Amino acid sequence: MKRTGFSKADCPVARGLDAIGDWWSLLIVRDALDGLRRFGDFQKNLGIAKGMLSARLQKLVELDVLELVPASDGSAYQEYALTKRGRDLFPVIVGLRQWGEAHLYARGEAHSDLVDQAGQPVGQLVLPSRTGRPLTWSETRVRKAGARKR
Amino acid sequence: MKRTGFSKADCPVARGLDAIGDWWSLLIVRDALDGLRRFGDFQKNLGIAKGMLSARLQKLVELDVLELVPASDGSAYQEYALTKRGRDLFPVIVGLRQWGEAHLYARGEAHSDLVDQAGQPVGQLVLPSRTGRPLTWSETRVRKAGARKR
DNA sequence: GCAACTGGTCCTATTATAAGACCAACCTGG
DNA sequence: CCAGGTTGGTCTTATAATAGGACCAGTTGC
Repeated sequence: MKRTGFSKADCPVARGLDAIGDWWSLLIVRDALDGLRRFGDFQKNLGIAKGMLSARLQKLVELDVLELVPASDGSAYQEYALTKRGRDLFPVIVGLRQWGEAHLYARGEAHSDLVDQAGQPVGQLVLPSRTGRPLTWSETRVRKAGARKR
Repeated sequence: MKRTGFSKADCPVARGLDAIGDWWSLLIVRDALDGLRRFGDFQKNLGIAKGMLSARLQKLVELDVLELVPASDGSAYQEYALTKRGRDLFPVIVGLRQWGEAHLYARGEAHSDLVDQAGQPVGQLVLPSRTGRPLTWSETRVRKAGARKR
């Protein structure tokens, strides 16, 4: 049967997953954020089947997460560049990275690290209230689409 | 062929997606963060096939994202409760939510909202440097697993 | 000019998902 | 205390997605 879709959902989480929640899209975006731009580079780095990659890249271009631009080396080929919409996925990737780091590695096991320009590891993602105070999960709730403030 | 796995990857993003990057897991966690705990509640709310849900819940329990606890209403049934590891997925869900809100809804289209205890919409996720200064994507880079500082 | 590289398309075997039939244990009203 | 509904699953079947590789046209390097 056809895979269930959420492109019309009231919940932005569901709609987001519908767009980029498949097996490969976020990994492609991760690689794009790391600077990869060419079809062959993605294919080599991910070990993905070329047909899959082709379909995913097309979908990401349709979604305006990536765009095709002339190759930066002057050749006749094209490159896949991140759009603003694609760059805006940065916090999602960082969130996944920090969760993975905290829970999916044995003590002392090596993994790649996100660092700033000085080479210093970055801090944890923070969700601020409107006034700037950091919020935890238990201090928030989801207000349904049509609901009135209370 | 068997779906490609990343459970041994050096990159925490890949390992994270391997764990909870399938079609349903993050939606189940989203619902759990919203307070859902019973099999039937997840099934009704997501419209997921029961077999899928059963398999996903089992996997999430194995991963220690959810745990089975006695039902809070005193019945002989059990409930699925979030563990710390599950609650730590909150920033990932929020990241997805904010990306979806910003890019996947037409102007004026209704969606659910994340608010604080006063009912105020929350702010955007912030990635601070070690010193507390907010960092953007272009101010960071990924240092590969074995690489020496530079 | 030609071999290798790039960026794909297409085909096949296998795996995952959706949908619903089925079932056992529990709970509820009379 | 037991009949019928609720809960929480399992199993089966069809359709869709994925992995892997053969194949191919245009581009590039030599």
